[in-house]
Amino acid sequence: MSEKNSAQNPVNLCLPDGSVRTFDGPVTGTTLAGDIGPGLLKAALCIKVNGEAWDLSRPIEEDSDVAIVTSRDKEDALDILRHDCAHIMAEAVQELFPGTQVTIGPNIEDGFFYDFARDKPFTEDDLEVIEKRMHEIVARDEEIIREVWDRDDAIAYFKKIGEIYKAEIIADLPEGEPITVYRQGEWLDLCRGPHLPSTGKLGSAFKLMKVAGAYWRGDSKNEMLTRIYGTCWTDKKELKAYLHRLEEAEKRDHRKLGREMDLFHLQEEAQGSVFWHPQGYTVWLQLEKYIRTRLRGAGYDEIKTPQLLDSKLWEKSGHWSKFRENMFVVPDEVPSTDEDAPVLSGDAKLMALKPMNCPAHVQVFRQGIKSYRDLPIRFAEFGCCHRNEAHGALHGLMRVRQMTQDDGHVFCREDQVTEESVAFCDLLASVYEDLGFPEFQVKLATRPDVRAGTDEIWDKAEAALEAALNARGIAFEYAPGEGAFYGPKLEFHLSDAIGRTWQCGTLQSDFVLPERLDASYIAEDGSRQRPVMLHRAILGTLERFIGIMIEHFAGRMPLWLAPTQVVITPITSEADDYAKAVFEKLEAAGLRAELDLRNESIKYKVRDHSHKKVPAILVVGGREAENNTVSIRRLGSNNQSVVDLSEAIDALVTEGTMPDGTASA
RNA sequence: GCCGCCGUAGCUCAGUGGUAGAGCGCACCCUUGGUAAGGGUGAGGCCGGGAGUUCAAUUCUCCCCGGCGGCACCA
Repeated sequence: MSEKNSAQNPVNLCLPDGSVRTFDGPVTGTTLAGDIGPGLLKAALCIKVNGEAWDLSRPIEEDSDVAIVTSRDKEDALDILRHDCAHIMAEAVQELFPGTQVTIGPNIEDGFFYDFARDKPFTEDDLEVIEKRMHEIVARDEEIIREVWDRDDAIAYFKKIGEIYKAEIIADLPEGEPITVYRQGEWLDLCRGPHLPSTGKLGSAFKLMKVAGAYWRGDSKNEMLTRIYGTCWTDKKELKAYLHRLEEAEKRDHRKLGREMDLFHLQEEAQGSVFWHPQGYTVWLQLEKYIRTRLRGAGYDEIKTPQLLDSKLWEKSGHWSKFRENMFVVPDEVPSTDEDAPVLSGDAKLMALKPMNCPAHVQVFRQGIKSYRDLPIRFAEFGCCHRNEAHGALHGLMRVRQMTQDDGHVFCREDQVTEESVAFCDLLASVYEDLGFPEFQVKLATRPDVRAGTDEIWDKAEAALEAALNARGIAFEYAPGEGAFYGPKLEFHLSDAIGRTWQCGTLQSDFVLPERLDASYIAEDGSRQRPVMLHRAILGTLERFIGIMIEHFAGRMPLWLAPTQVVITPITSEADDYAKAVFEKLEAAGLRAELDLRNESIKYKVRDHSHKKVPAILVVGGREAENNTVSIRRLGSNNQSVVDLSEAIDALVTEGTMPDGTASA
């Protein structure tokens, strides 16, 4: 691209409808829009030039495919609006709080944030003031002007005005990258752009959402900045819809539903460990039973290994050096009962609660001599692990310190890795489908900087996982450097009610641990070989997965998982005997039924059980007793239907049957 | 762990420098009501913990602990 293009050279711009407009020389998006029509000029936000978003004020000097972006082009419009909104927020902040430095302010899903450096962090109260000033800046309709600066001048300038973070960002920009600065009114900021032609175009469909701390460059060793999150839309209606969506999502919060449905609780004496109540543990047991069945079907043998293991084993496995800060360490000694003496001497042998099951599984593998004919060996364990998670990380069922994994380890030959990985991906997809999650995201986490094993081994391990994904046509993205120290991993992510994603399933190929813990098998030629170890989990942990399911279903579990599947209740006490008889039949049919003989109105009882998310309510009165029928009302419906009792039971039993994995075949 | 906000009855939340209130829930009584709240009465609180200021602290200050929202970490 030449800046020196002569003005005489005509420029041909090809519009999305295929028509071409010719101009005598360089032309801006504004001119083009005005040329097409005043309505478009008014609506124009920016212009796409050969697929790249440009400012309307930037001259286009060469023949190009162009498209004027208006609020109708949702994605492009939101991109530019949100980014402008971040700039306007930064301008407001610096007007109101002089001395505050700007750092970075990218778009994120549904909005944007901007990180500021300031001695005193912002509070929620500041947001109102900042937001008010932002509306004023929009009303001022300041022209936004793009300038290309010399790199050294830019660094010097930002240093001079005390913006040391900006100066640092510029210094880190790759050589040759043009340094662009945008002015709006008195204010300016380093920015790649593009931006709206003026602040007035932003409109008023934005809102500042929350403040938070965030580390500079995302590194906890760096200073903490203060971050302001905002949301921004093309119009007020969209903003309102978004806020409504957030409210609806909050209603699904598993912590709230967990309390309302009496599923579990947490308390400070056991931070991060769950007290499962009868209703919640029923869900747990059902889920566990289902997974157990699926694992058996996939050739796994279930085992159970110790909680407390000698630190010597963790030293060998590498956990002691790489994972110890997350482990609960327990001294192996009789505590002193002397009131004046310290409880522990401090020099006892150390044990640790297992944070992972893998080293224990290797111990089981190591018993006896294994032949290549034995492989693959697939061990499964509902392994209860403890991890000393940071206090700030704990979050309901989603981040806990005591977790039960649907863990498993496949010991196989190198030539079996891809095959076993494919089988696992199939199993996982089928399980997710059965559980109501046909969609999930996959990441391939590759070698981290600090790792064990040679590059050749890592090449092999990463290629094996990728081959499995490709074999099944599973879309994925790379997560460079995020693999475990012993091997790369596939991460399977699900989303919760408010859009946060959580890693559930995982598949990790490991060439290191078998070596460290000396696992071997006898190969066909009689030589001793190392097996490859595949670490895998489908649900990840039962705790997190149940949390996600609660939110996914908004508490309305499928019948086979629902803690109470059906409630039977009489209209008046005259029907108590019939209700009891129905209840007994339901129980005999294997349904999790509850009998509600409370002296309350039927309205009250229906409401109560609906709140508790009971999937089916059977109401009986004189008419039903006489005809041997029930009036059945399903959760979420305001209607009810009267059916024969036996028919109702059959239907519930059928629907309440655990999936067997054939549904998604 | 870091930054900010918050902590009053089982739950949701009012409130005050002079040791507390509502609704729901719970208990009892009345009510026997055909599908999302029938009525009455009553019991429930070391106002998160500790220190300080004060004649007096649930209220003001400080320190802990915990919760929430992020960050970092992560299944």
